[in-house]
Amino acid sequence: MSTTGRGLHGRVLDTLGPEITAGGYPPGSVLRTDELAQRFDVSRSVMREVVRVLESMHLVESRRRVGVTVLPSCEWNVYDPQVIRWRLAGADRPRQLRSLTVLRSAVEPVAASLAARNATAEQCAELTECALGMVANSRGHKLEGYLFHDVAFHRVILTASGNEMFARLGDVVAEVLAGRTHHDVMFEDPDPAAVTLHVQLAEAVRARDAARAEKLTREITEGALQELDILAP
Amino acid sequence: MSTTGRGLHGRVLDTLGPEITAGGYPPGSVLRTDELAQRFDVSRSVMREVVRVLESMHLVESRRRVGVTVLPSCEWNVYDPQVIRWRLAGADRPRQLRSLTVLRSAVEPVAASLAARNATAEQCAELTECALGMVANSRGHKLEGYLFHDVAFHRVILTASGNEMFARLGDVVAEVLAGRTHHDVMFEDPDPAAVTLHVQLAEAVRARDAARAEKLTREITEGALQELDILAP
DNA sequence: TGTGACGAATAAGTCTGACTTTTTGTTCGT
DNA sequence: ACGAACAAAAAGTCAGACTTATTCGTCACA
Repeated sequence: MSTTGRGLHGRVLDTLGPEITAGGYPPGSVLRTDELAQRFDVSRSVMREVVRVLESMHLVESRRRVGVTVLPSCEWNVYDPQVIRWRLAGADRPRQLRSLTVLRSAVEPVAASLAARNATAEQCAELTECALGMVANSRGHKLEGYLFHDVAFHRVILTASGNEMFARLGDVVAEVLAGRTHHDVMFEDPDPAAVTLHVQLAEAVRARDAARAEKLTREITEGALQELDILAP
Repeated sequence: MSTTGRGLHGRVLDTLGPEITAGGYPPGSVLRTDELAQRFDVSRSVMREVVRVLESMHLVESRRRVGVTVLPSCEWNVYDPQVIRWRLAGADRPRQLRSLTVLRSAVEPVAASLAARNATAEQCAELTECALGMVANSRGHKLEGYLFHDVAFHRVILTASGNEMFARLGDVVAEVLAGRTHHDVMFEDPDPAAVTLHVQLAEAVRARDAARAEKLTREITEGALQELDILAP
């Protein structure tokens, strides 16, 4: 699942990044490149590259004669997929999941509305295919199969909107849906009402009914929010 | 205005980054670290750090025995403020501006709705203050003053929503609004209707009227979209 | 006692060169 | 024609020396 894995540099990043996003160092903490290099048993060159990447994510700030200062979380690039993954793996996972779900509830209805206008015939076909896949996996504890089609479905909607900012949220949605299935309480089969809504949404997009697509998506995301309320009130 | 400026590393990044986001190298193009180091007259260490940062933005991918490959734009981290700035400074600026404005139209209404519920008394005060500042600068070609308060206004709304993902879009909105004022056609005073809407929105938030706040914001963003249609049809 | 300038300490920033590792393309043998 | 061994190429890693900016402490002067 981890993206960075490759190389010495990536391994250090995958340790230090989560430590910071988990709040391991209070804002204003100062790290020294040399000490970090010693701790991870890598050369300063490698450590410097890691710090540069962390800096580009606005997790830290490197200043001469001072060191590497950890920035407050309000400065972090919380849209960076890497940062999102790190935070979802950490302790404030529930809060993070809620933030992302609220974001979904804002973006996806508009995206669906646009998709209803802009989707190609091929994308419509993919959509119904995904919806059918969801139906087929909606009973009998086939959660993995269901998740797969659910993720694909939302990805197609976001892409078909024709807006690149929306399209890039596909990974975020995937992360949220995967999180719900894997880490949280999800023993039972998915809500039948949600499955129906997805099928209807695929139809609405195919029928070019933007208003209906928007409304249906709003119901889907509302369901996702309520689900969170039940889990972490 | 530029964030990175500091250091040799930052200067190289501020040249190479825009070149890539401007499409100067077609996807799949291969760059060599050594050649780049020569071209910018810096050491390989510095160049490697630059490449690492570019890689963390998913602008390029570095592979052994191959080189630094430029990735297709659909892979880019388009939410990275740095990338946004680079792209807004480039050729496909209009397209970018439209994407971001559509994103605003999705997010801001929901943010305003949440702000109406969660805003502190202090934030409500800031809001009315900003709205008054907009009114005061709405006539007589005081565009800079107007922009200042406009940016502050939207920033407060996004922050007051209590959702960190929304809050982090403050910079994006600032960039869009600044872009509209500076680069595009904006000779005349701002639309009086928009000014009124902001004043009313401040009132709605103070009155804790979430539905009204959402509706008013929808009108504001709709106006922003129409403005774009007029400029670049 | 407060203040400003000078200087020393410090940690990041930069450069260089040598070496390692992985991947790819080629060549050679069957 | 196919597969395996080999060679080349480029990134990856390391170590050490040197530069530069910044901060803090001290001391002289007002």
